[in-house]
Amino acid sequence: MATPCSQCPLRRHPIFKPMSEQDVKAMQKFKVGELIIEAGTPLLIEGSNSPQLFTALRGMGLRYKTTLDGGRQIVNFIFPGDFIGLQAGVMGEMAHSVEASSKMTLCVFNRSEFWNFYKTHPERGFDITWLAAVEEHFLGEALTAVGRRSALEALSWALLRIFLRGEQMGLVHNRSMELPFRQQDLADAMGLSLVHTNKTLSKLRERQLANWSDGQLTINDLAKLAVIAKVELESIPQRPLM
Amino acid sequence: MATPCSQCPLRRHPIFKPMSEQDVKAMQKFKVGELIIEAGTPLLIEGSNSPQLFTALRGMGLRYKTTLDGGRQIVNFIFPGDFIGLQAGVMGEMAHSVEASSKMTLCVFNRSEFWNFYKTHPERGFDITWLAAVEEHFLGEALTAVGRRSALEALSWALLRIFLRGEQMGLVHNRSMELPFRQQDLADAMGLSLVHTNKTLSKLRERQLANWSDGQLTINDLAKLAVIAKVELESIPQRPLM
DNA sequence: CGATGATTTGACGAGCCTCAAGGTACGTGG
DNA sequence: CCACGTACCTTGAGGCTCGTCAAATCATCG
Repeated sequence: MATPCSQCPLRRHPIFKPMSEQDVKAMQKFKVGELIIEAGTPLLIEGSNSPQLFTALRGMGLRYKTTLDGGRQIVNFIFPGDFIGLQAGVMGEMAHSVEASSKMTLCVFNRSEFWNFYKTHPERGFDITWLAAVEEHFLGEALTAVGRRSALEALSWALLRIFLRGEQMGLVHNRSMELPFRQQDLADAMGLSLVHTNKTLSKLRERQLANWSDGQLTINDLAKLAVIAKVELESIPQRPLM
Repeated sequence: MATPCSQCPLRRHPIFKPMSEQDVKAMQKFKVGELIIEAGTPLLIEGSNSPQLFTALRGMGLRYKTTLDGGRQIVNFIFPGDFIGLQAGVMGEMAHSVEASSKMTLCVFNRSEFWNFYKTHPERGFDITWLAAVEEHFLGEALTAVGRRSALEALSWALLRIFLRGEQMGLVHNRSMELPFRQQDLADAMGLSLVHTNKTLSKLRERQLANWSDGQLTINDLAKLAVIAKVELESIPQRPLM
């Protein structure tokens, strides 16, 4: 039932660094199975030490941290191809929680094999570091967006980011893609209140820039949105796939 | 003139994961020299592909990104022991710039040897991933601080963070430590204006919580400050030293 | 058909930004 | 030795963005 790595549907997307035959074989040995979870299911808990690591095969999810006063900060949105649990793999415990926003299929790896895998496949280990660096890159951008941009700019940035990643994963059809998130999620990602997020989203709708409603995100004018978001429309850099 | 890794003054600090004799030897072979730069000197530029990687030995610095409209987001403060240039090492180009805030001494490594080093010393490669995960951890917290906290809370968080790290590096004497940064730096770190940062810092001073003036940061009541910052006063997790 | 969760809209006030000006320390050159 | 420039810190006034509170609408579901 589980997809063999040689048939992995993710690998054909150009966002991922090509894998050698040996890489694929190594992953196949590392992979212990597949997991399917429903929308809303928690996958990893902040502070926990999961015995398993994952790669998202299908579906979307959220990484988030909870604050002492009950708040929630979305750290990132999870797309197919994202590696989940790296922090538990190296540091021994997660710094954020992970939860599914749609039905998800995940490749499962054993944490106990992680170091062994690293030692016998240093080139894959290098790729894991690369992935961590990509995440660091993204978080730096997110910090800039939250810290230095107005609500309109920040939300433009977020929608643009999501859309471009979706485009690269082949999830965009006719300028639209499915988004299983709630407005509250986006608000918690950009450090805005739900109310203000809602009003700002309608502003983007009025201006014919981006329309997110009924679980569908449609973007008409990428260029204009990029100007507001204050980003160059460069393609997202290639990354390894685990 | 250059310090041999076996004599490295950083290793005695308990914040760093102990290194095996072999680790030390590996680093010694990887290290190609030392670099001393004056305060204000740029070390790495965003988008560049530095031929060299560094570890901060002495002194402090800043990591920052610049936005299209001329703004600046401080991504992190650099302390002795921090590894610099990882993104260039794996991704080929830096996502942020690095600059010295005080006179700094740096260990220098050759980027061209990076992959080779990784392959022949997978346990050190693992530690590099660990470092990247630590950075990811920190950026997640920073995002939470900027996104979900008021100016008073955010600045308390930042000063606390800096102070705790300084404490672990033995830089704190009699509840005080040197801070070579400007108020503008802290403002750019937390996404606040200089003016409001200034006023909020005086509020912390009035309330006898933290006093940062004349390049000295003094914290009297860590516990109270932690309450305002909304963090647990747990020690910072151990990390590898490169 | 009541209950729950998500989205939407309005009113109001506070936190933070911007603009503006002044103060202090320090270095440089006449 | 003093005038001047520069860099950083400080303080005040006014206004806009955004958060909070409150309530209505709508869809889904048992």
